[in-house]
Amino acid sequence: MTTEALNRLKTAEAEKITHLDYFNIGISVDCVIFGFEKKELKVLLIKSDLEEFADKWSLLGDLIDPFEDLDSAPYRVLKQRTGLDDVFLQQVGSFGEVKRHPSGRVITTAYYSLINIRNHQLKITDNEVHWHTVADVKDLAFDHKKIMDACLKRLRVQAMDEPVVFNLLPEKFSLRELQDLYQSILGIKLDRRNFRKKISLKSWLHDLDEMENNVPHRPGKLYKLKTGLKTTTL
Amino acid sequence: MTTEALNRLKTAEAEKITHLDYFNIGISVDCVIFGFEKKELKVLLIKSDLEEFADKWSLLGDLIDPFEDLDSAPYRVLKQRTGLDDVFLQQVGSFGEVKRHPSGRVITTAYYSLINIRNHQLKITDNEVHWHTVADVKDLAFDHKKIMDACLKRLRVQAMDEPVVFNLLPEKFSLRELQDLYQSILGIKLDRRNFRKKISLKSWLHDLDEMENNVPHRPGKLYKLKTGLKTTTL
DNA sequence: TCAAAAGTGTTGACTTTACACCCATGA
DNA sequence: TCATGGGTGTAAAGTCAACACTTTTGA
Repeated sequence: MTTEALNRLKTAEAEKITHLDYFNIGISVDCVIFGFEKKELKVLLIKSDLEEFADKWSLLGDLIDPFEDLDSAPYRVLKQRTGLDDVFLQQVGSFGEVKRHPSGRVITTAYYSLINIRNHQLKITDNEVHWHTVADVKDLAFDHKKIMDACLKRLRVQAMDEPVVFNLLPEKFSLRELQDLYQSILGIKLDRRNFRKKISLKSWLHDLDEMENNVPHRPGKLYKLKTGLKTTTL
Repeated sequence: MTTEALNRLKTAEAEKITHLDYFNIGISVDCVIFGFEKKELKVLLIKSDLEEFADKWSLLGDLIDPFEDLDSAPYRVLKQRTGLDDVFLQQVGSFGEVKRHPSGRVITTAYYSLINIRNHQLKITDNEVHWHTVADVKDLAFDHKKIMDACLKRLRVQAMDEPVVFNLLPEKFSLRELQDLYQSILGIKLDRRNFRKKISLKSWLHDLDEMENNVPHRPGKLYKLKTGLKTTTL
């Protein structure tokens, strides 16, 4: 912030009205929490019970606490909602149209997160919270659809050259599962041979010398992400 | 924002203390304004006269106005500082460590901007504002160095596949100027023949059938960006 | 024995990099 | 005539997309 802004800040402290104008703005974070199940990319949403958005779903978010770093707030939200810490979380952007929140001015910073649905499954106690198939989400409360789309776009870009998507999978996975995951993220079908070639070129995977079981067809080999490549935040 | 947050918001309105805790946070925008001159990438900085940052330079920024969209604020800042509107401006990220501002809690959203130094040259009246060579900037007030680095990184990525850098050049330019610009942004030398091939592959340029003059060597052809490709914001 | 998916290579198109010479201009 | 940069092409390496058959397993 510049000198002028600071002067204004001091002036604001003297003049109550101006002060309230400048500071009567809420700051929140919203989390776009992606999961992967049954070959579909999912997003965790909560029922909005704001009157203006009756029956609409919205992202998980909260006002930031006064003595909490901005980038720490989404970890708190995730911990409260899913019981997980040590998750992948990345800031995507801030949304601050004057009229975006019907109850007053709220500027929000959006984060996207990738979690393994099975790991946190038992920890969601709040039954207003549900997984939705990303491709089927048409409309959300506030500007949350726009925020979700921005996060999805970021995920697509990032998935192409950084080993982030493994946060969505169990520790051991087959190449088929990995390919299904990429297909659900990118929304396109991929050629199996080319996909395997490309993945093996990246040297992200460690061959476990184990096979799938409980599959109704020929089992594939299992892999895990090489140690040291797990990304929690970039 | 979720229901709980809203409830808290309403509670906050009733209880003054909590209200002040939650809302006594300043929100600012900071602009990383890049220019290009004498084969060097420049950034526009202002002298900080905060006691804590005596003799340090800082980014141009301001508190956002109460009834102004977040993404509009940097346009206002630029207009005030350089007299320019219709500039390229893009949000890069938000920075909100509790202690980032010595005078109180301020969360800032950073934008990067690309402007043609010659166009605005005469409009800077504030003589506390100066251009600095990006490569020579070692330290700035607040966390502004970190912010500048984040913006530079974004610029580097974006310059590679979108026609954004033309905002830094005069309307007519030679391929040498364009190559010098790319080199200053990326911080590497490029092969002339390969650079020209790559640029011509992008089909961004319109050959003006004019030549440079006032150069102490063989003049090169002049080009301009094809109409319709000028990017102000993405 | 059938259904389902595993596993595996090659070719052609395209992209990227490295590299060197002659030319036009102004000083 | 010299210094400076303008302008240009090719070959080798690498990357990307398209494409099909045999194998293994469980039901």
